[in-house]
Amino acid sequence: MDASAYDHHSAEKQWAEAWRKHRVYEPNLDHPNSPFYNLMMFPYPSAEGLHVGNMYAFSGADIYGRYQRMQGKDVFEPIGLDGFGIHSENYAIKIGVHPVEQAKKSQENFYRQLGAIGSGFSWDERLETYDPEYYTWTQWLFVQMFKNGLAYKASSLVNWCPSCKTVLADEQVEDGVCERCKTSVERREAKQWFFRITKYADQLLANIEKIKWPEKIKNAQRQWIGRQTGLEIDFKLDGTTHDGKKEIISVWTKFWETMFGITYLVLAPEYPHVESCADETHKTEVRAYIKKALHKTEQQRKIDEKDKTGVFTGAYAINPATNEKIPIWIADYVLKDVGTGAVMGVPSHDLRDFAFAKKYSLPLKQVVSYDDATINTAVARGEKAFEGKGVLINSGEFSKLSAWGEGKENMKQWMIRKKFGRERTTYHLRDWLISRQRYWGPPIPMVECAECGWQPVPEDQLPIELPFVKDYKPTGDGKSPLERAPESWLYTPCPKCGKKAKRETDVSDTFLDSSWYFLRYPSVHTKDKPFDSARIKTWLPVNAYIGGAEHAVLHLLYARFVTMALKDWKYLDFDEPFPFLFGHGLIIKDGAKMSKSKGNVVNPDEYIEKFSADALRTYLMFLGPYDQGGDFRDAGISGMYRWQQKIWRLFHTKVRTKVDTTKPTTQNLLVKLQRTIKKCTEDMAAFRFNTSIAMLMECANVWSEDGEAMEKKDAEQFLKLFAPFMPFMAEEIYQEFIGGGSKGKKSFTSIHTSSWPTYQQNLLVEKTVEIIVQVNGKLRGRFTIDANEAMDKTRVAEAAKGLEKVAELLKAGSVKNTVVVPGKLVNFVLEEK
RNA sequence: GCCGAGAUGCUGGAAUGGUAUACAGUCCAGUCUCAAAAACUGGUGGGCGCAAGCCCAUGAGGGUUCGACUCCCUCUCUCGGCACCA
Repeated sequence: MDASAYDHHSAEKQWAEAWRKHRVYEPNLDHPNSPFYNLMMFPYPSAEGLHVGNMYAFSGADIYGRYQRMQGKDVFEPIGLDGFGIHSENYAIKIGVHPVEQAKKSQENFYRQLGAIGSGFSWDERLETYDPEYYTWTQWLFVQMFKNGLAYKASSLVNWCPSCKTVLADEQVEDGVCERCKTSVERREAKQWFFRITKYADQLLANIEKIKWPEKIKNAQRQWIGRQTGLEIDFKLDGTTHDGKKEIISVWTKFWETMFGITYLVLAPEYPHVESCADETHKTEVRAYIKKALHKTEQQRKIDEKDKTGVFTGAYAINPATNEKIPIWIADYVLKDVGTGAVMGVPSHDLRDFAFAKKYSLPLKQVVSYDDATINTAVARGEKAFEGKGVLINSGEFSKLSAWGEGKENMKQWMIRKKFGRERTTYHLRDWLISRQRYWGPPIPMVECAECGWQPVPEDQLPIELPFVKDYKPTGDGKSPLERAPESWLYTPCPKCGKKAKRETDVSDTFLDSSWYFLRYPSVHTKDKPFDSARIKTWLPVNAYIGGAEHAVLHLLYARFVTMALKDWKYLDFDEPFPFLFGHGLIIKDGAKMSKSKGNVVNPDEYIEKFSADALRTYLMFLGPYDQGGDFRDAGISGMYRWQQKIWRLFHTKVRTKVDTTKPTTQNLLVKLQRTIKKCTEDMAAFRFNTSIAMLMECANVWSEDGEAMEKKDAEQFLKLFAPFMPFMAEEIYQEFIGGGSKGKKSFTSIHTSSWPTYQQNLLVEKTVEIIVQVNGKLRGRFTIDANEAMDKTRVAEAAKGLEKVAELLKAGSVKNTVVVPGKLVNFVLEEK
């Protein structure tokens, strides 16, 4: 036994191999005793490789999985690569390597790194989204969406990233820029495939109440779905449009109580038939404005926020409440996707309307009066708008009623009765734009026939393999690089009539690949269907899903939607894929999120080489609460390395390997160990890894200071407690001389499949306790007393009074009150003299 | 603007309403050494004091309580999500 130092290089290599050879982390997928699907969000591989942020995510998840395994669970912890998509493709373009080639390199490097970090992955079940065996079923999913009316191709104004040269889903535009490359997104009219996720808006919202997720993520989803109830109100056009139609303009509002104060209407530039409302004299101006507005990027619109622009159409509408003629304007601050894309202008009671009305000299009309005279006068004079609560005025029969209570309700009923208003719920959620004009993704399995229209590829013809296209770069003309695929691929008989038809050349969004992968893992080797229903029944839904909050309205929303759809099609019997989700924090470096552009990405390789994977993962977990993330620093990790070496030395110098009943583990150490077991057991189950590690350190400190060696059976318990954190060294010690002892033997029992220690309750019961003595709530002394006596209030109080110092202090006044918490403390409250 | 999370030593952080600052990192001193590293020992919130000890401190200010980092109210700041949302 070499007690001097632990060599992680050889040990980590040896045990990684042994675990795989002996299939330590491969549960029986068909007949597990106690299945536990422990899943972490799978990574996008990149050529830079895994960074410590990934490792942080995987380590926490793995430690939790190891704990569950030692609790007797058959833990299934698969790993794979989300390798299709813009992220990987952009990198390939940047370095000028074909994505197919780059994928191979990234895969090799990623799996090497994932094998080195100490996670107990079920390697036999890995999957890659770019593997035709996988994307066969991604395409199958698309076909099901189409057959069930949830996929449709429609022309609409969509987000276009000029750098990635593709359209994007709303969820992939953050603050007006492309989620991937941070380029300002433009708006473009284009015909695209959509998934009808909005059909599930209510279910997606309602189910949030029943899933155990971080409040933060649940809230983000609630906000994104953005369900709001309001009133849709119809306005008739005054006269007809220039082409003779009697147009009706509907607005949507939550504040219909200000109905009598409407002085104009504003339409979004995208509003249907907006041009036909304009009269001849204004038509040119209106056209020019619309054209300009449509070409603005999201960011440009933001810049214009303060300075609202708009044009008058020359047309008027009739306010159904007052029969007044009100002008119709067009302005780009009105968004087509909010409500109906038309807004009623109530400048006296809406700040934005006020700004707009002032700029274009539109009339103001007060219909709510306020208690505060200053405010009321200002509103009456048209000096400002006010949005607070008040009483209705100038509102016909509703005047004098409260604007938020009775008046609001009555007006609603009235509008519904008169049939120009109706209740309508609106959502922020849009249908999921699924098409991408890119190369590196699964081709959308649809065929367009001149006669039969869009037809899905028959399922027995799947997969439609991604053809090799030498010039894979996106073109920017709105067409996919697959337009350059060989004619033999591009053209195919129509599945319905057999005539020559053309394939869809767009590929699907990366997020479709990851929207169902957790269903595939338990049956990756199944060839004839996307997943084996028996295994789905056994393993799903996922017991613990661990990932970052950055996917709150991306992956996590899409996966829920797909699961709900599959349930409705009878493939699944649950509608939530992840009933329990733990959102881990973010590892930052030098106060900033790790990113290539900042140059602060930390690759774990050198740290693993220098300090060991064990030390690195434990260090990462010790940084702070797992859901908070932390700042990565070199200094901290060497500290963890020292601790690891210290543990190694303790095991090699202070363990009594031979049974000697005359020298058991000292009581002091034994009690500390029991407490440690209790603390770790509770903390591990709740992802409180940092405090778990701190307790292990305390225990090791007691061990280190203890004069005697620890008995082997006790040392084994301690070893098991930190095995999830330092799986390699724990295995090394275990096999060497503690529990397994199978080094060199044929059979192999890993510490990681051994059972988690239980503590002895009787050892936790203290014989004596320390009582805290306070005077007026301030700590003034302490004493030790027999644990039984400590429960006797009178005795404790007497004993406390007996303390010299306390007695001295009590002379300062008379004791007004004595608070005794049995077994804990005494507090004397003094009446001041 | 709305929603969510948070603010504790020099730093990361710990604390069922009951000993604030656990556990680490950092730094300082010592032991060992020719020396260094490693390891080990001690110290490390501020103030007063030779000391025993006392006073102050958990973003700010109030409140509840015998007792508040913890519960309630107001405010400030930081981070995250949403947002010309009608």
